[in-house]
Amino acid sequence: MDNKDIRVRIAPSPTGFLHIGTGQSALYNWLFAKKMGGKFYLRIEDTDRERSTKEYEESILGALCWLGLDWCGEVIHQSERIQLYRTALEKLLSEGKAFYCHHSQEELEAERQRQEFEKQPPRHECNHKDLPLGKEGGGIIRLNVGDSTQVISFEDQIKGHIEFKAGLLGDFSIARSVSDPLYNFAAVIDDAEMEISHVIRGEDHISNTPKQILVYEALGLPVPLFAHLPLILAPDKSKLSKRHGAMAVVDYKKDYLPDAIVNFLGGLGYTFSKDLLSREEMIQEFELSKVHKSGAIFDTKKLNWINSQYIRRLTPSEFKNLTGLNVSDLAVPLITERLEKLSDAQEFSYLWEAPVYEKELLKWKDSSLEDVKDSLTKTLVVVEELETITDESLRNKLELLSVDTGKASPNNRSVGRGVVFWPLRVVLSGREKSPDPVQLAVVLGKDEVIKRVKEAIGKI
RNA sequence: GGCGCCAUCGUCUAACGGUUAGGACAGCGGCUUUUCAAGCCGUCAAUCGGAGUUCGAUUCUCCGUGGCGCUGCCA
Repeated sequence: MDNKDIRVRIAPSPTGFLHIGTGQSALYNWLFAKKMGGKFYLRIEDTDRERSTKEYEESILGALCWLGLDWCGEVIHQSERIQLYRTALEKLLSEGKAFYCHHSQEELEAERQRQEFEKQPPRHECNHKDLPLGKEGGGIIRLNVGDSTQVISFEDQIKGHIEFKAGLLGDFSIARSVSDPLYNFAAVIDDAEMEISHVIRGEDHISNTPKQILVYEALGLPVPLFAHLPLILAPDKSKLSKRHGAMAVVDYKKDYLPDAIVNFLGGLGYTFSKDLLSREEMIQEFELSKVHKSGAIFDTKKLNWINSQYIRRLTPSEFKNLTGLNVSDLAVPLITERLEKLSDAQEFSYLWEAPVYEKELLKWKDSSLEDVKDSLTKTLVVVEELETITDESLRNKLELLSVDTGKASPNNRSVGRGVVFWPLRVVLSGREKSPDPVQLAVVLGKDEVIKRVKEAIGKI
């Protein structure tokens, strides 16, 4: 196969937001297409008119764009290709390869229960395939499989050789009517019509594959190559679902960077040469056959770490755009160096508005409020003497102050530093954990520092 | 119940049939230090079980066991 004939797709149904697993599936399809110089398409599987909505579809498109996974050409909608399915369905029907089944759902349910009780494979082998076509009263359309002895096999590009016995499938359903196709049928028609070369999807579709191969064969269509991706698991190893918290890609938008999500998702099912890498680097290294066979647990800790790495790389303007925060450029690195999730940036509000704190917090270890007042008063003088606050100038002055203060203490010089630096930190940040007070002072500027120090002294 | 997929530290994983079974995240300890973060150093921790093949199995085969998926007139 010529590389330029490589065509892949993802085919989400707009019955919910883009699931994190579908996001990963999209990523691998995209990586494969890019690596091979092929094309990546997006098809919306909206045959279930009851549950599909335009809102979900828009959200899915938005999530894909957010992740930076661009697709080729127009978005394809199954709802607009009913004629395609009808033609194929009528062909199968007229050739006797498909038929109308008139069993009621109650009968089917009873049959299934009986089979389970008798330890038989669950399947429906219809016994009235000769009823007149399209008989009034409807009836579902099934593929005529019967008790075929055929063994259906395929070489999965990730899992290797897989085979099923066709006879165990029964006469499975393919459409509610000629104008109302079901998944296993519509997907085949579309993949064939779109000339999809590799069907890369979640492994929950493995058991659909033999059914689809039978449809390809019944229609005389070329069967594509299949590659089944392992599922992303919840911490308890079950399928990731609502009760495990966020499972939609959009849920991550407020806290995570798309680059981080893509990097994390990529690394969940594939071993790249390093932990952190760009989409371009991933494309370079990607090989479909090297995708892992077993499912991986969604590890938020690892995701957070990756996210923190990307947050640090943000430029001040990128950071401000993302968070909508109006902080000085100088302050940005102070925040990003300590952030795992974007929304946590709110905790650094003292960088753009005066902090509120209890004056008891001003005390360093066993020092008294008088010590604090004394220290802050001296600090105020130091600051006022400076033309402008720079890291070097203020730090030098405060160091001198520390040595001076330390002399009064029998202990080491860190006591002196503590008495000088600690109160200043609290004055500037209102917190016991914060960036270095000198850095804060530089970012805040002389006027603001003087204002906050004076206010503190006044409170004591 | 039937069919299928999978199986190395807590997690993600590496290891032409020969390694002290390696790395990363998390955890823990330390250094640095005015607090946090970062950084650096160190540390804990794994081949599901049983046969077989082999001089030698994490690796190959088989059987168990376990987990997961599918078993829809959803996709």
